[in-house]
Formats: sequence, C-alpha cells, structure tokens
Amino acid sequence: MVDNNIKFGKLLTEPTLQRLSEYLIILDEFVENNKKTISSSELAEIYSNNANQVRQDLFKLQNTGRVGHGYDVMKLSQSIRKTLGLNTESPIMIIGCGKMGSALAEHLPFSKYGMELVGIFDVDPKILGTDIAEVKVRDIKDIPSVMIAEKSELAALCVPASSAQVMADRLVKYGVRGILNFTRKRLQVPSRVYVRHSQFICSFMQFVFMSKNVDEI
Amino acid sequence: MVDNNIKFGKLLTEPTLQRLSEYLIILDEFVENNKKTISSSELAEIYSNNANQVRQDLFKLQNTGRVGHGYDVMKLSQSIRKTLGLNTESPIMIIGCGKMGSALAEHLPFSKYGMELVGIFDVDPKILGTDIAEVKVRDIKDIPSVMIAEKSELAALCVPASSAQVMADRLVKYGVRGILNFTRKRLQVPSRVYVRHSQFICSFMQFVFMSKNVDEI
DNA sequence: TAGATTGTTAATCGATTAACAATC
DNA sequence: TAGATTGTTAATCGATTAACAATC
Repeated sequence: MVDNNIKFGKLLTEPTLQRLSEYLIILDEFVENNKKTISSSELAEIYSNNANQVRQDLFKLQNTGRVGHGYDVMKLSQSIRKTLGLNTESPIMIIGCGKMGSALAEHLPFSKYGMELVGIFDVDPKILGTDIAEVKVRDIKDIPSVMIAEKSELAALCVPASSAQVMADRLVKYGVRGILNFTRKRLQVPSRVYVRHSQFICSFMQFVFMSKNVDEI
Repeated sequence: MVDNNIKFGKLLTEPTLQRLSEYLIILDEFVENNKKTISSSELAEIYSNNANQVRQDLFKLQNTGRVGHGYDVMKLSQSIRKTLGLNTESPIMIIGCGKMGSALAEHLPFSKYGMELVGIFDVDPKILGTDIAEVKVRDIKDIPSVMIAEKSELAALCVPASSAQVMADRLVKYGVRGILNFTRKRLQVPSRVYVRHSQFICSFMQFVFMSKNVDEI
C-alpha cells in the first residue's frame, strides 16, 4: 500500500494533485491569452467544479491570491509547478515506439511541464536509429546506459500487452522507480516501484457509462 | 453540475465505476488463463487495494459470489459488463485521425468491451478514404450522416488542441451526447453534453509527482 | 470607502475500512 | 463437519461544501 498523503509543506491528496495539474493547463491558456488574473469562481466555472473546492486546492500551495482581487495567473501557474515539482526537469523514457509510444513522444509538451524525453526504446530493427520528437530510437538493451547518463528513473510503458510484464520486470531490474503503464496488462512490481495505470479502454468504458447515465440535476 | 450517483439498481459512484472497469481487465486475463474462480482478496492483491473495498464494489452488482468459495470469474465478468452497460454495443466515433486518433483506433479492443468503432473522421485529404482498423476515414462533414446511420452519439476527440473547441462546438451542434476529450484544450459545452477529459500530460505530471514523493508505509 | 474575493475553520457528506453473522 | 469467504451493516476516515472574518 502506498501513502498518498505526501507532505509537501501542506499535504497534497490525490484528488487535489489531479485537479492542480488540470488547473495548470487552464492557467497556461490564460497566459497565452494575456489574461493577468483569475478568480476562484472563474477557474471553477471553466473546470466545472466550485469556487470553494478551487480555493481549498489552492490553499495547499504557497499563497498566491490577493484577497478581493483573485489570483495572479503567472504566479499561480508558477506556484503549482513548484508544488508539483515541475520546476526541475524530470528525465522520462518511453519504452515501446509503436503507434502509441510515438504518438505520446510527438504530441506531449514534456518540456513545458518539467519533463525531458531522454530516450525512446524499441526492439524493432526497422525503426532503431530513426528520430522521433528529436530523440533517437534506441535498442531496449541501451536502457541501463541511458538511465545512468541521464539520471533517469521514470519510464512510460507503451509496448504490446503481451510483453508488458516481461518489460516491466526488466525495468525493475534496471532500477526504475516509476512506471506509467499505458498497456492493458495489470503490472506486478515490488512495492518500492510506483506504478500508475493509464488504460484507455477503461476511460472509454467509464465514458460510455457516464454518457448514458448522467442526468442534469 | 452533474449527478454522479447514478441509479442502476444500486448506486454506482465514480470511484467504484473506475475500479469495476479495471477489475474487468483483470478478470478477462483470468478467463484467458482458464482460471475459474477468484476471491476478493486475490483480486485485491492484483489491483493493489483491499478485499473489503473489492467486496464493497462488487456488492453494487447483481450478486455473483458464492460464500466460502469466491467469485465465478465468468459470471463476475458478465455481471460487470451488464452493470456498466457493455452488453449492448455502443457506437463510437473518433474525430481526428492523426497519430493519436489512429493509435486509439488500432489498439483498443472496442468490440470486446461493448463498443463499436463506427466512424473515423479527419479533414486531411491525403488520408480520407484510407482504412484504419477496418474503418474508412471520412470527412468531418460526413459526421451527421454517420450519426444517423449508426445511431451514434458518442465521440472521442483527437484533433489538435487549436481546433478542439471549434470541433466540439460542431459536435454539439450535430447533437452529440458525450465527448471523450483527448486534446489539451479544456472544452466548454452545454451541460446536457457529457465531457470526460483525458489529458495525458496531466497523467504524466501526476506520475512524476507521485514517483518522487511516494514512500512505503 | 465599499465591494469583491481570498484564506481558513467548521460542518457535512461520501467513501473506505472494519467487523462479523450467514453459509457454502 | 470445519474452514473459507461472501454479503452487508456499522464505524471511521477523508474529501467536499459551507460559511465568514479578514483585507485588498
């Protein structure tokens, strides 16, 4: 079992962690549009929750609000980044460069959110050596050397479900500390390794159920 | 605001909904491996929660357990499918056939989980007419006719963030009831339309934070 | 200043955990 | 039968909502 109540000055719970990361996306849109301030009720309106919850979440950060005037968008964005640890670049590896792995590598703004894509790995000789998102695709067996060179301990797993557990075992052996699992296989790893499951098909199931059953109040 | 406490015989809360969909993946692996029964503690061991929570979740289904003997894997799988509404085929459309859209179309086992991919749409003339996952890529403007022909009301949005809101507006106009948003844009839609946000970059942020901060108890 | 809106505590609500009688 | 394990209620814990004093 894992302790989700991480001490970070104040405690950050999982629901708050998730919302903070999503607020950040909204705030960065405000930044792009040159909006300087945002109130808890504005943010709540966009996020579809309520101002009380927003303030309760932001209360976990170093204070950035100005009573009577709302939040400075830039300062709030920075404060979330700092609290989530996105101000130092975390080196990330992507394991498996099929459609899913390469889509993630190409589309995600890692560097904007405190991550750096330091390696993409595959076994298919046909794609080894090609460039994706300005990173060369390397052989799986090069993972240990990249881990050392880049001080990387985090891996996103995008291999076929059939080889997911084998690959996870290998990553564990290499000393990886976290695995973000995009495969459909439920991974078994030692408790010292953090696994986050991101199974799209489950998102679809939940989406279908909610779409059918949601009603307005 | 949306009422998450859907009546479905018994109430299904969001946390339970999420876990049930993930249990289903585990159960289907058991089926493949010809395991006939599973106990709440076995399932909990694999899912990394506890037997009490598993039983509390399964309690929301039509009962499938056998006191003293655990759950029949097949029956339990069927019961979850039935409760989640995965026994009738829900027609799904994918809007945007870039790397992400085509990766989802090709990799996800829709038909295994009560969904049918009835349309893939894009604007790029270069890919219109090609086949992905045995579905022809069609022009965005064909969405309304497909919606009618296939009785489809659910769309997964995989277009570039810059055109996400415009596309969402169009989907809403066409009468879509649910949007599963894979773009980085926070969508604004009328409250009658259900939106589920699935933002990978946020998963990565949460993953990085948890990997760094999780400690064993 | 007056109005707006935060920061923060308290109250409520909901989800998880514990417990155990029922029973296969 | 005895042991195992569910179904289900009760107790606890945590998250959300409400409220409002502080103050910009």
